[in-house]
Amino acid sequence: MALDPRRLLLLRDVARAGSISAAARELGWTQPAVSQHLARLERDVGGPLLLRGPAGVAPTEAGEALLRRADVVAAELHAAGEELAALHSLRGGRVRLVAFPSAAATLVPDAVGALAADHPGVEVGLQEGEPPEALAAVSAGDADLALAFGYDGPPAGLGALAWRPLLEEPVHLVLPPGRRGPGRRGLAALADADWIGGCVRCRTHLVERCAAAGFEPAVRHSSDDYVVVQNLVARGLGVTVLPASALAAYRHPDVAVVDLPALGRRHVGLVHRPGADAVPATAALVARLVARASADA
Amino acid sequence: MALDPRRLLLLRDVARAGSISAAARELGWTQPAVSQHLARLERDVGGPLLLRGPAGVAPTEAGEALLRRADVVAAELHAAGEELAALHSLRGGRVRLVAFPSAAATLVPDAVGALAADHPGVEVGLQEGEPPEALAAVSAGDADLALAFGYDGPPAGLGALAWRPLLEEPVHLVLPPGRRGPGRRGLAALADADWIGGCVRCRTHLVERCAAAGFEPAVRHSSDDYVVVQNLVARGLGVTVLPASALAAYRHPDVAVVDLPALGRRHVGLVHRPGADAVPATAALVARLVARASADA
DNA sequence: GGTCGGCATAAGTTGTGCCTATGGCCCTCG
DNA sequence: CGAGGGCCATAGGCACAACTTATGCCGACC
Repeated sequence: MALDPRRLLLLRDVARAGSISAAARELGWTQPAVSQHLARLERDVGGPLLLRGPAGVAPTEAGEALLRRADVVAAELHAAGEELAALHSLRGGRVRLVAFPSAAATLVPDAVGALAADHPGVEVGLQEGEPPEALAAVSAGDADLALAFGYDGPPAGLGALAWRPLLEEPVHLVLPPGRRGPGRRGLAALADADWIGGCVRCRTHLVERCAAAGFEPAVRHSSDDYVVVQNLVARGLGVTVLPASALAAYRHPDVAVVDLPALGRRHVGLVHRPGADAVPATAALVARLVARASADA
Repeated sequence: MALDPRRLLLLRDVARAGSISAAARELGWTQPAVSQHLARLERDVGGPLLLRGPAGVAPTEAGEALLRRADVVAAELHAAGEELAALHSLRGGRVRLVAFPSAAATLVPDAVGALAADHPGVEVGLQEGEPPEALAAVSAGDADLALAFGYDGPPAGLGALAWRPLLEEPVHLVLPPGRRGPGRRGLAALADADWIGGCVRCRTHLVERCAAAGFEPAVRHSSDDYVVVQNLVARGLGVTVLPASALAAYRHPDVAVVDLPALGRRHVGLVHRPGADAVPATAALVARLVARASADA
């Protein structure tokens, strides 16, 4: 039978106290309790570890060997406690966030800045990524937290991951300078327009919405960079849709922006593995992202 | 509450196995048993250590910190087991023997030699000492085993120490060359002789015996070296008493030796702290000393 | 959509771990 | 030299902890 580490530590307490009775007093136990544990330990080991004398105990050679090991174990346990306390009090720790670009440009810097100001010991790893990759990274354990979005609801492919909504934002129609809005006909009025697509998910959403309006958009150009997209629109190469936050992060002076409820709303939120929001560093960043998002609203 | 080292090792098993269920299978436990221990550990720590996913578990940052510590603890426990096994199988270990001079000259070399031949890894520390100091050394933990003697019984001052008889031997009268034996009057015939004393305890014993015979011996000279004593006797400076083993170790060719039952018998045996005879290295030396002593008888 | 593998929870049973009580031993002090 | 106080071990009893079985939920995969 393998030796019980708790009894190993008890042996250490007894050796330090000098007698079984003294150790029992220090531990707040009774003498027989300690005595029985030692007897059991010696039975497991197969030989005596302490020699009992009238004035206390003295370790045998085997006892001294175990005591050296016990010191290491005790030190390790103590260090583990310190380490955990540091993580718990945010004197240390790490959180790896992967965010989609427009959020990375707006929400994230403020939240990370606030976290760094309060807890300089916490290390924040930041990476850009669109929702599918972001979710995969969290799932695989390569990231702790993802800032992701879905249209008209949480992003698809959540799987076992947890979804925490942060905010909803409208999706706007973005038109070249001079081009008139669709008017009462809504999206259908743009059936013949040239379209500029965004990221993969955004394009999918655009196609769905256009299908609901009765046409398939002709996507002439594509970029997942909302600055590039607006520049293309400003040059008259097509029309596009952009969520409010992308336009808040950057707005080309020449484009026209039209509110069009038929485009739906984009749901922005946090994704993490279940339970990960109880990890101190992650929780701290979550709290600051939530605060920042509700300040926007 | 301090974290339980057994649960720490369990965390390690789970992390290595990759899932709670797998760890339970490896341990021969059921899945809820492992699950409950982990839940308890996380409760003690105050946060999650493993994130549960559909395919198993992954450690959090705190979990990884604990796992590093757990590896050290596990290694230490394993090393402790190895160390104990080495002591148990006499591949290592140490025994410190303190013996009185005439035994050191006869019994001890044979026994130590036999032990060294069988178990070269065992280190034997040897020191000479008369019974009072020898017992004190064992009592204080400076020696593991004492070869000691007493007249007509175990040595005095054993206290809490254990006594293991090895052999009994007669005490002989040692006379200068040409001096006749005491005849039927026994010891009383030597009331007027000059006496040569041995070690402190031997002298005390001599005085007691003479008192029983009705006189107080005139001790002219003293030495605790049985060679010196015999040389003094051979030069005609007095008479003395010596136990058989001292005469077996060295016998001056000129002295006369007379068997005199009134001098009593010397009891030779081993002294150790209670339980010390269960320590492998000590037990091995004890066994060889016992074997050597009974071979003499 | 059914099956499988993962985990958590609830409830029951067994065993461990602690307690109190007692006795033996050695040492010390009156 | 006997009484008292220190040490320890053992026995018996009780309570909680630990492990069990039984069940349910969820996600992944065929």
